[in-house]
Amino acid sequence: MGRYKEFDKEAVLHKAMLVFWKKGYEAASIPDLLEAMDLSRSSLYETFGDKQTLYIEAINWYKKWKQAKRDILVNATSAKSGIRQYFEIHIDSALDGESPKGCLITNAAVGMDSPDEQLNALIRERFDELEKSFYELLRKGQETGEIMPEKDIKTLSYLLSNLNHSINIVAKVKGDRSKMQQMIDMVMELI
Amino acid sequence: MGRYKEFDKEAVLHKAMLVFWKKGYEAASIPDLLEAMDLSRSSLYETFGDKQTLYIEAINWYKKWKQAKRDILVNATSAKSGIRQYFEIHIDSALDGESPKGCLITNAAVGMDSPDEQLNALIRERFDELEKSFYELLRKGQETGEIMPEKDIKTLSYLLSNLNHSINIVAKVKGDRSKMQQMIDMVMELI
DNA sequence: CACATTCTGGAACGACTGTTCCATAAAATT
DNA sequence: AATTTTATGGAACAGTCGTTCCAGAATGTG
Repeated sequence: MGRYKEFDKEAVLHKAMLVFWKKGYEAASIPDLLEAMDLSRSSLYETFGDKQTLYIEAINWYKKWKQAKRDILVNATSAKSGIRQYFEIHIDSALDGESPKGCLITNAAVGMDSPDEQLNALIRERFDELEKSFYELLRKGQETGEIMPEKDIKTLSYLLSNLNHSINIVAKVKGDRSKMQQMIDMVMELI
Repeated sequence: MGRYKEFDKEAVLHKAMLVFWKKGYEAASIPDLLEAMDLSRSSLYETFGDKQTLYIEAINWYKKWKQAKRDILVNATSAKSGIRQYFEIHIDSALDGESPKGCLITNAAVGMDSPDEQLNALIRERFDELEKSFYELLRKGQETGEIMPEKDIKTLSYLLSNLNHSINIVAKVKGDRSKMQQMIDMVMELI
């Protein structure tokens, strides 16, 4: 047997993800990625194939990485407090100065011209998952009597997922935490 | 005197705008632009300077071009019906198959890495204008008694502008008109 | 018609794009 | 230690990027 890989694949994938996140697909050049990943050209191509494949893998990694945030919705006992908590963390991370602003998947959605089918599916899937998470939590809320049965929770979950998207956008140009929070407060009145 | 320009500057600018809109700044190459504008390299550089400047001009042109839609908000007599009409048209144009999907300025906002100051200002300005238009209409509604005085119209206008943004996003990956409309209906309950 | 001015097409530029290839270094097995 | 397998670094690739430049065609004025 020959030698093993000297780098941790997930670690370098994480660094690649950060570059894509910050710069976008087109603007993230191979030299940019190589420098961040601290890899040689050959190792990158040997390990990940090509730029497009690396991008897909980076997005999948991002999904896994952000899964924790969605788990709040899945595991919450109260619908209202779960949603509140979700948005609190979401707003925090959207305005956090350390990570790139916004959301990698939202960026990917907006940035795609005539999209690769795989990428398109990935984005749609993610959007649907979020909406579904909201829906499931609201449905449980209706079952336990926390939420009135006549509420249109299907539209509500759509509204909430849309607010999630828009927070990702406005965070990129001007982040005003209190405005975002007040907006969530207002929407909570509908639940 | 020598000969005059043979092309209509605004007409070719419009075509350039469509290319930027569809492909995004990075992916829109000079050959792409030239073909759409039906211009020679020299004419483009002589008339518009460089790609970045052309992009800025294209965005400004887009603003002018889309002004008509915002005028609905400015000229509406009833706040509620004005907002409804605005979103009706907005949803229509977001899902319209002829124009590129989404919004050029939203795309620009999401696509920018370390943005040119001029571009950043342009985007912020546009976001603020929209929010302000909603606010003004809501304020008039409060004056005329159409909207209850205790309503927090500042947050409301922020919420509405955010929905505008998110519609631009979701339209790029999957457009469901009825879901969007129902969402607006739901938010109208808050007004 | 001659002159002045401006636009146009195309060649050329260096820099950068993503990708491939290979000789060499490194590690694991026998 | 010899051998086999694999990763590595760097050179090189063709293609495209945005941009510049210039000779010549086209249109205006006198």
